[in-house]
Amino acid sequence: MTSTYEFPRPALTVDCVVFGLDEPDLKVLLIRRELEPYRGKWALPGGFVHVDESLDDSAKRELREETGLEKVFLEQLYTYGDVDRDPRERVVTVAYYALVRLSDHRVVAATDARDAAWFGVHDVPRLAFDHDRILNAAYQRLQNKVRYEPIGFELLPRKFTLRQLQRLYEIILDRSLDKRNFRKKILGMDVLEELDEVETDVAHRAARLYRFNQKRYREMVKQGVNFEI
Amino acid sequence: MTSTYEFPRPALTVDCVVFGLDEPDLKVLLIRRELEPYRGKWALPGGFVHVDESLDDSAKRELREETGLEKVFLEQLYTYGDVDRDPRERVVTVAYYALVRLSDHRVVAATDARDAAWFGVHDVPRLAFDHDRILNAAYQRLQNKVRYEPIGFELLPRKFTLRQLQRLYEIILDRSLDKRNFRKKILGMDVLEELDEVETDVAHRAARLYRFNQKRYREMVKQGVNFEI
DNA sequence: CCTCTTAGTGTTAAGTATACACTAAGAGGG
DNA sequence: CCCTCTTAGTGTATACTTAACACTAAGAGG
Repeated sequence: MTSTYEFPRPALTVDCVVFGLDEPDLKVLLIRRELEPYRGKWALPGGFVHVDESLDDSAKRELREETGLEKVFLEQLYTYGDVDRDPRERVVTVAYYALVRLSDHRVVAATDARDAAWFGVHDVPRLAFDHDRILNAAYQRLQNKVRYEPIGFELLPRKFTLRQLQRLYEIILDRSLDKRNFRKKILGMDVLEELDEVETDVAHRAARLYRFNQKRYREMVKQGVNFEI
Repeated sequence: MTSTYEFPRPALTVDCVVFGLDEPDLKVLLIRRELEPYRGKWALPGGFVHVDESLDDSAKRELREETGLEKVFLEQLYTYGDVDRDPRERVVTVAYYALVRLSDHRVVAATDARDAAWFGVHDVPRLAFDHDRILNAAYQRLQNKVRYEPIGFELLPRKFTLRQLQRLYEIILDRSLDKRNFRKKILGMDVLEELDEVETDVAHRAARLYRFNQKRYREMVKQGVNFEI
């Protein structure tokens, strides 16, 4: 029975690509490494999987420890296991990506005495390990996913205007959308709750605020409604 | 430096969901377990990741060792890491799915003195560990993927009729398709090469044979052609 | 009250998806 | 050889979806 377990084991880590919307940019949270290898380089937040926690829990814990973030949208991306992706020894990493409301979670800067910073997604320096590759994959996944699942809301304040929502899609997809068509489509999905409030502190006509209705969304999904943008 | 590596490590395995088309059924290859736990139960082929091979290589090796299959379509699916998914100890598994041409790879039966068998995808017994869950996820992924990427060809003989191709889609998607619309669409994608051959040994008018043109496909992809069915 | 900025709103045309039925070819049996 | 059986192969009309497009309304600020 134990004979099946004689192999030397790869180390197992999780790494998180954390996206935040800081108009007019989509940003990614990076941590500066304090140890070799790649000391001083920027890298994705992450760390070792403990033997008594699930992968999802590891990712949540690392996110909390390294960035102070909690209760954010988090989804597994892909597992990277090339033999020499870490120069020290064999390390397999399960990559996640997270979406955070910068409006809620006030800028996470240097939690835990660590150097952390947000970078524009098109403006990221060369990262440690194979983290560039992971980041690119996460960005592509986000672009794909946002087109047929309404996860974009996770990046906006809970109450938002249609303009904000459209901007969000434009930023993520990196192309402009037609205002009237966008509104028609998104309202037609029937998952936005129109509030009796308008935005404040704007120097022009104030736009109506909306809220994403999660429950309604789940009903719509059951009915097979299409959420493609 | 080594202090970061003090954790007890989860064991790391790969498991493969191997699909084959055996008209009129989509089948999955399973292995009967010879050891505890779940001795005698059916399970996905798989095994431990060696410290000197990539995850993809592990999956390929396991496939070869356990089923004799080589050079098949293989793609990573998801990584499963619940704490108690294996009753012995902590095991994290990277799941893959594979598509094989049963026409090429003659039935794999009991390679390596192991009991292996193909099961209809809707007719699979309760599996060992969390393998039911993995199998379901793989099936869903296949259904999704086949709708916008022409991976179905990996399950057919290299030369096939349009009818075979349509049947394949019908089997995977579990719904019937309109013959004329299907032909229009699939030929319109311009990735099928019409051969000067027809099928043989049929008791009715013989259909023309086609071949998937990989190179042409890659060109079409660059041009942003849509492969949705 | 004038200016500036963004909110909010419908219609038309083009393109795409769907529904649908008959003739052609070839095999096989009498 | 001819009749039957089975599947191959083909086009059109309609419904639906997407894309393009511009003006009036509201409110803030000077």
